[in-house]
Amino acid sequence: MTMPTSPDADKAITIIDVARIAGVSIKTVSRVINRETGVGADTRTHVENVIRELDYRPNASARALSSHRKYLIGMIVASIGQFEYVGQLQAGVTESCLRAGYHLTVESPPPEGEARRAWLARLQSRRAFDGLVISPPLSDDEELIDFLINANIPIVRIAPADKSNLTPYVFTDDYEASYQITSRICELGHRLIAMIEGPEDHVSARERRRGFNDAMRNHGLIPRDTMRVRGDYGGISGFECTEALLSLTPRPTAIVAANDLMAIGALAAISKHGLRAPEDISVVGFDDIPAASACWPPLTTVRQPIDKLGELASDLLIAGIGDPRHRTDARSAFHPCEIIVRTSLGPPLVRS
Amino acid sequence: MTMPTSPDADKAITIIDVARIAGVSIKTVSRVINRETGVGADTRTHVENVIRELDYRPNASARALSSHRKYLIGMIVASIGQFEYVGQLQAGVTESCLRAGYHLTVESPPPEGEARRAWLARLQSRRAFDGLVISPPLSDDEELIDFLINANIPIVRIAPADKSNLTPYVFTDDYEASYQITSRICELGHRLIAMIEGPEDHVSARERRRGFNDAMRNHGLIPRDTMRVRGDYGGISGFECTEALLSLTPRPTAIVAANDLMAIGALAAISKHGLRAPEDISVVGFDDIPAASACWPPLTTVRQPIDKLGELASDLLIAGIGDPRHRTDARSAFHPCEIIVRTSLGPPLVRS
DNA sequence: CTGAAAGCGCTTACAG
DNA sequence: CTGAAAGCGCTTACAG
Repeated sequence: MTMPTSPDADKAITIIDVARIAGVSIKTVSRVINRETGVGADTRTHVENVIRELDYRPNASARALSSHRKYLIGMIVASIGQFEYVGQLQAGVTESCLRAGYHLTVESPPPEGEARRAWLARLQSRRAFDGLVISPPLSDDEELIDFLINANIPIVRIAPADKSNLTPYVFTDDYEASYQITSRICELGHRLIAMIEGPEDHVSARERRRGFNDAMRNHGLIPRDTMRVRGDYGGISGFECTEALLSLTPRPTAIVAANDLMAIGALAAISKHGLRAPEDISVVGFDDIPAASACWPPLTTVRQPIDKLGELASDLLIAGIGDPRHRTDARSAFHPCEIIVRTSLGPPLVRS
Repeated sequence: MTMPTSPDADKAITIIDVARIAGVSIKTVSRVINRETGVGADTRTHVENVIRELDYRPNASARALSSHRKYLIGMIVASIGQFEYVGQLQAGVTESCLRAGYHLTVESPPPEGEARRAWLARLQSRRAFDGLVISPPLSDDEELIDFLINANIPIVRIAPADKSNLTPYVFTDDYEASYQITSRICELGHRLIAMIEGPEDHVSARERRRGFNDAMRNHGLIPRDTMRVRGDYGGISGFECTEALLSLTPRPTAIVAANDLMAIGALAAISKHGLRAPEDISVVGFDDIPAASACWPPLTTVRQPIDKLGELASDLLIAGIGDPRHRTDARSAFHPCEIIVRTSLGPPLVRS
């Protein structure tokens, strides 16, 4: 009835076409598609060939309807498109989903009230997603996590503080990364080392502080209270914290900022006060964001493969969804971190 | 047969339940859900109430299967999680999708070869997505766009250079933004104004250059060739370009960088060479990225509501998919831009 | 190892 | 304005 404006009239081929041409039942084709056991080797090969020749791709909606699976996983973030971290995570999760034939949707929960209740309700009973990857800081939001566990929806938490085996989770070794870079600073001869901590509700901030503390202690240093300031991971807070630090006597000779944005803020404050890095004060950060190599001096920082972390989380999730027998054990570590040496860190001037 | 480990045994309620309880046929319920005409006002209200009481939500897979729609839209980007711009776009598109009951999946095409062919094939015939939002610079990838048009899959291009009516598109007025900020610099009394241009394959870069040129000309200034340098939107290129600019005699008194990352690089070079902004040289950027307020001095820049642009694109796409009769006209502009005044721009020292 | 039947929960096409 | 029937393309549950 419609005008011939629609060149996609080529009807997609279905499992029935494949079955007819292969000379088997659709059930057998279904078994091959889903890699189920119980198909003769020859039959399997033959069906696989027909599938390839016809370029057959199963209709995801039909599978979803009859299998009660959606082939959709959700990534829950506090805020979309605002943090490098989340973007990198998403890149990794996408990679994993693509490989497994899942789609990924990124969502952030409404902060409160009716909208939030409705949003939570939609998640229940796998009506929306087959499973969820929860990114920080939501991975430690007890109310949310408890709700999801009760709703029996598969989740994998990314970098949670709570390392109990409530749910599977993945993490980077922030502690180790911080320990290493702090040790390096100590070994360069610095004694007055300040830390601009991150917000208390981020595990990464807490772990980086722990690593800092332990490295200091193991090098015989006790950080003074005045040399610990707290930022909010924003650049401006790094700037302000550093101004406070610069007014101290004696002044620190090195600053460990819990992330790059604050480190860049620190560099800005140093520059504003007519001081130079690393000659007067060394600065290091964490994350290796793009701006870290654009600022002056270029920032020595710690790079962690966040995208790989997302990939790992998604692999874990999909394995858990796919087949109970493949369920991996409840946790998984991930650590490699890499110190990116640029020029914002140097030895202290002989003085302290 | 399974152990009572599965509390989600509460069977989801279906259109049949709603129909039975409301005392109508499922077809009538369907009409109400889809806001079709041809339902008595009373009947409609009644059914709506039942739907609300039962907290009924249509099964997306079933709708998808019978309607040949997926309720899934794709956002095609060159690279996931690497640019602020893309993240903001995604936030807006997500917002729009959520409102319309669609899911969003972000993907980036394999660069070439077999993988790319397979990826393109999957897009055909709406087998994967109901429609696509194409972000720059892919929105000007002729091969890709032509393929999608031929495959008859609805697309909306974001910020394309090609403003022909091939497909619907949305854009921000980069030209206007650049014209305005450049004019401001001229009116402050600067005469030696340099521009660090962006990469030629980004429309935004070309438009920002056009706006710069026209503003200069309209203020009686002719930019010298040596005062035009080209970066790649990366911070390091901004740094290098600026070092070249600083070696000029006479030196520019103001630099317009085509994006913030390059502007931050420019600030870094200025600082390295013992100069100060804005006293010795003013710098402005575009985009207002988070680091723009963290650097020293804080960057005067132009903010454009990129998330709103994504929302607009998605609204346009969904309107086109949803009902041919609602199809909006083939293009749509979007302009508001806002100059964020911080301190990296000031009047020139009386000298030139 | 293989298959015939029923059904997932909607929409489409048709009828009145 | 309303509805009965068929069907979308798979998987599940069962049988052999």
